[in-house]
Amino acid sequence: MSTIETMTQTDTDLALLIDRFMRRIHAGLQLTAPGHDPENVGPGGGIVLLTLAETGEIGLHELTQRVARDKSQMTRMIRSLEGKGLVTRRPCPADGRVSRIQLTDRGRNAVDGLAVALAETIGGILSAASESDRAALHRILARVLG
Amino acid sequence: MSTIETMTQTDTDLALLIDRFMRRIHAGLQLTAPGHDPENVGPGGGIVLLTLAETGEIGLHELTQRVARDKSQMTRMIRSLEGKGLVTRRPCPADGRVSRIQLTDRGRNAVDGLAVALAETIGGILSAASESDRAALHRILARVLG
DNA sequence: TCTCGATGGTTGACATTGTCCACGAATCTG
DNA sequence: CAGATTCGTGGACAATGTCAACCATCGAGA
Repeated sequence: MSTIETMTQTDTDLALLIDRFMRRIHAGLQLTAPGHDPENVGPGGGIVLLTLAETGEIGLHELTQRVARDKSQMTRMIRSLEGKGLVTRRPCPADGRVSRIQLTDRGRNAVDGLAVALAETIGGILSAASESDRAALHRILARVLG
Repeated sequence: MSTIETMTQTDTDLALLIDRFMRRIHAGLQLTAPGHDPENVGPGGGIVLLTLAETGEIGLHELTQRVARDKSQMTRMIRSLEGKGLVTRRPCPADGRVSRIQLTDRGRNAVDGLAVALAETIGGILSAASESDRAALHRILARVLG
């Protein structure tokens, strides 16, 4: 088998592994999350809230870039989260087009629960990995996506 | 910040990174795949085909486990792929309940195209990673999910 | 200042995918 | 053989993804 074929095989493998990893997380959350997601934001909403917790106040457009979703979808998601009192939106003083999104106290509270559920789930999945492997995983992904 | 809080932060970060990675792949495929997916199987069908290429003939149930999807969904997916002549199904001689799925020549052909598209996309994303990082990524995920 | 192209955001319509539940057929256990 | 379990199918519905049209605003020139 040529080098190119080996690399192709490795890369497609990687795609399948990433997919499985994500689905494993997703499945794990379905078990642990109910007790940690009283606001019922679901996986999509959870990612948005967690991202907001990382970035602080941020424009809607930049947020959609961060989480790599369609802008129309983000509009509706934010509206839903706003309806639940988890985020606020206010017009940007510097640019009349953008609305800036921010977590409310209630939103920060929800994030805490979600983070715990996520950590439990991922911890379980990664239990077979050494501490240095976890660190490496995090480091590599952060660099690649940075 | 306590150790527990740091770990929680790291793990939730990891979840966001994995999610972004997958979406990056997905977005990349939307650009490169059209030329490599003449059968129009889409991402879902692609993963099924690639998995079949790895496993060879396999029962439908085991396949749903592998790709972590709902069995009803898999039923419909296989029916669709079968309609396109990419897979065949035949009753298992040893167990009357299971139907065994297998790639056709046409299916193997489609897999080749998909693998190239995937490799290109992932190669692009991982261009910032060293060769050893790629290997580490693959090794860690394979071990954790194995 | 006044266009004009580009950008941020919203909405509608539609396709794909995910989730749940019930069911029939075949198998396994005792 | 009777009951519990497993594999696959089907229906109904929720969530997400995708695409295109649209308005308001901004920025860069003429």
